[in-house]
Amino acid sequence: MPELPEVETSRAGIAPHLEGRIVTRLVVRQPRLRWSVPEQLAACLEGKTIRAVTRRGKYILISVDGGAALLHLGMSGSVRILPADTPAGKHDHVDLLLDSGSMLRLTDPRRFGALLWQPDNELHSLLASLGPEPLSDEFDAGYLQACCQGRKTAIKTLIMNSQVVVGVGNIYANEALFQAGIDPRRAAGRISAARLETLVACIKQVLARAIEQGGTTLRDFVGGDGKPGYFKQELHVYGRAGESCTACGNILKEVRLGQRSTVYCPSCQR
DNA sequence: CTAAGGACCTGTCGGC
DNA sequence: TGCCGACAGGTCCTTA
Repeated sequence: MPELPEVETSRAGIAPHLEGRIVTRLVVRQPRLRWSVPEQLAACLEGKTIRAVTRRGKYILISVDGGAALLHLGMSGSVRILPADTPAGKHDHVDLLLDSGSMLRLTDPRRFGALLWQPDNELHSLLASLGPEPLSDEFDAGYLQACCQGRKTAIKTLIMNSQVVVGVGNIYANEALFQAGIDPRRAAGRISAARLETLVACIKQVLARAIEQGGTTLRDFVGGDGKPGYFKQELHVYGRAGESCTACGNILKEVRLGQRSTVYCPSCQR
């Protein structure tokens, strides 16, 4: 479900319900996620006031005095704010109960998500080698050009690499490359500076627009406030293989890059 | 160092 | 209707 816009939508949806609240209890009913939920997490959170709910890449950080809970939604994770007495379903892993009488419930059928602990003054190893935020000034044409220098990797694979830039997943990589008119298979090191500058602008624009729209609704994605995302209506290539290009009318082609479905227009993207 | 592939999971969908 | 394989928003880890 989540790429950066979906994570940001989730973060924004849950933050008002969490910030300033006290964690009364952490119920871990199914600790097995990508990594097991640490046993000491409850002790780290219970009785603490939630100071902030922020985001780094696709991680949501729930900060309290002493550290932060790191939440990653993986492929199929989602969070909802519910009354504390809502019965749990099969894939409901963790409930974070609050003094408001509500709770934050983490659901993740495929279990690729994670819930970990990062003490103050320690950068968790998962966050240590992340590239810049795509919407920050640090992510600019010069930076991307330096990353592409001498690289033979397909440009799509490169922009999906979180060490290069965080938050660009399969949907928005496809969309940004379409907007930029670049063939996703093209070797990163063989793209002109001018075209990389366009690509940076397109990545920012696509992500910003998707956040505005509340993310892309795929299957059952809903933000923390329960409202669906509306970006799906604006997808030009993702999920449209075999259909006609919205710009030129030619048939969109599909290939696999790094085992990920890649859709592009053979005439608009070179 | 780079690049490519496997691995981790469950649910859903299309084809037979 | 039922079974089986392919595929799905991510990303770490191993291998070459």
